[in-house]
Amino acid sequence: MKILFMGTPDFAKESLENLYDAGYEVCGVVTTPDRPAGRGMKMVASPVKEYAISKNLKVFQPEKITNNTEFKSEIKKLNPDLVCVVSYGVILPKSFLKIPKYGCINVHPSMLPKYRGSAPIQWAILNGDKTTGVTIMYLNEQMDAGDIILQEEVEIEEDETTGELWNRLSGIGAKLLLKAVKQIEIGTVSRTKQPQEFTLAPMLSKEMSKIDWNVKTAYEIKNLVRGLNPIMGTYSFLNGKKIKLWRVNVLNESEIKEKYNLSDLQKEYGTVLLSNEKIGLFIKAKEGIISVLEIQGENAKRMNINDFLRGNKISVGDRFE
RNA sequence: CGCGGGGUGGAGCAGUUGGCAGCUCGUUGGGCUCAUAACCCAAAGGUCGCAAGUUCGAGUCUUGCCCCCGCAA
Repeated sequence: MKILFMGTPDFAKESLENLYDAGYEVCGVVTTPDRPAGRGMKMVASPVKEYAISKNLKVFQPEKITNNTEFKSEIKKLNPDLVCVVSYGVILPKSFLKIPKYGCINVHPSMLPKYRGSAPIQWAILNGDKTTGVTIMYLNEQMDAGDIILQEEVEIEEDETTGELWNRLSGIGAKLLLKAVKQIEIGTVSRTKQPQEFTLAPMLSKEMSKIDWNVKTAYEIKNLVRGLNPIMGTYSFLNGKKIKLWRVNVLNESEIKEKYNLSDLQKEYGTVLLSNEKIGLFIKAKEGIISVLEIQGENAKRMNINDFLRGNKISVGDRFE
């Protein structure tokens, strides 16, 4: 079984690694071109590319695939039996999908047809879902709409961040992919059409990372914070400075009131109710109180709230906006 | 040469016009309390990133180098 692998980030790397370790012949690895990134804007290779190179696998980095006959003929020469696509980041045209004998299969980190699109993990957390999953499916010309091969449901933990869930799902996805590949190999694979109704998980926009204290409830803020960790984080302005929140918890008012002997909690949303380097930072929010656990000041690194408050004074009554 | 911030006891920071190196926390020892987000007393712990220069004197000014971080993608 000759497999062509297509993918880019670390999520995909784990699948590739799994296939390689299982002894499948990986006849080529397709990944997006190197891009300038990081401090100094140096050219950086994708995690998949780095892995492929370390295993001496053949690497392709086409700028585009549609109307790229040169690339397609190269792939045809490789004559893969199966193409595995994991977070590649490029939509594949029909002309390409037809190349491999057994077709193209894909790992998608959601329970399709829920959350088609590029940010399913993020949206599962942003929406406060209790469960999500991984789907292995065949690719067709529409985005994430192909027939389902295997699915595995996964519980989301209460405080889990996108990054943490991402790591878990990449492992689960890699295992499930391997299982599907084996089924294809021995011919026991089954395919199920997706139900008509689906939901989308579109790319995240930068605007959503700003906390709107007047609109979002405490729980929604918590979901936002964990949903955007570690992709971009959430921020809010305090005394003109951009402060990022990386990890928060929600507490209810009566609990706080008694425990810390606070009298007046009728403050505007975003107001600091309590700031103490030993207990933490508590902010009034809609329908609850936000307790900040991990924070990042302007031009500074992330640190836990106690460390932050030691060097950066935040006073009761200050207001996030 | 993408833009910007910074390297000061274990942690997070301050350090004014160059003039004995500080704050909060932690650590160690002792005391106190029914209790706390505790409190009181004492102690340890620093070649102020590296190197050179200016100076009577440099954490602070000049030059070179190293390292870290944020934004942006």
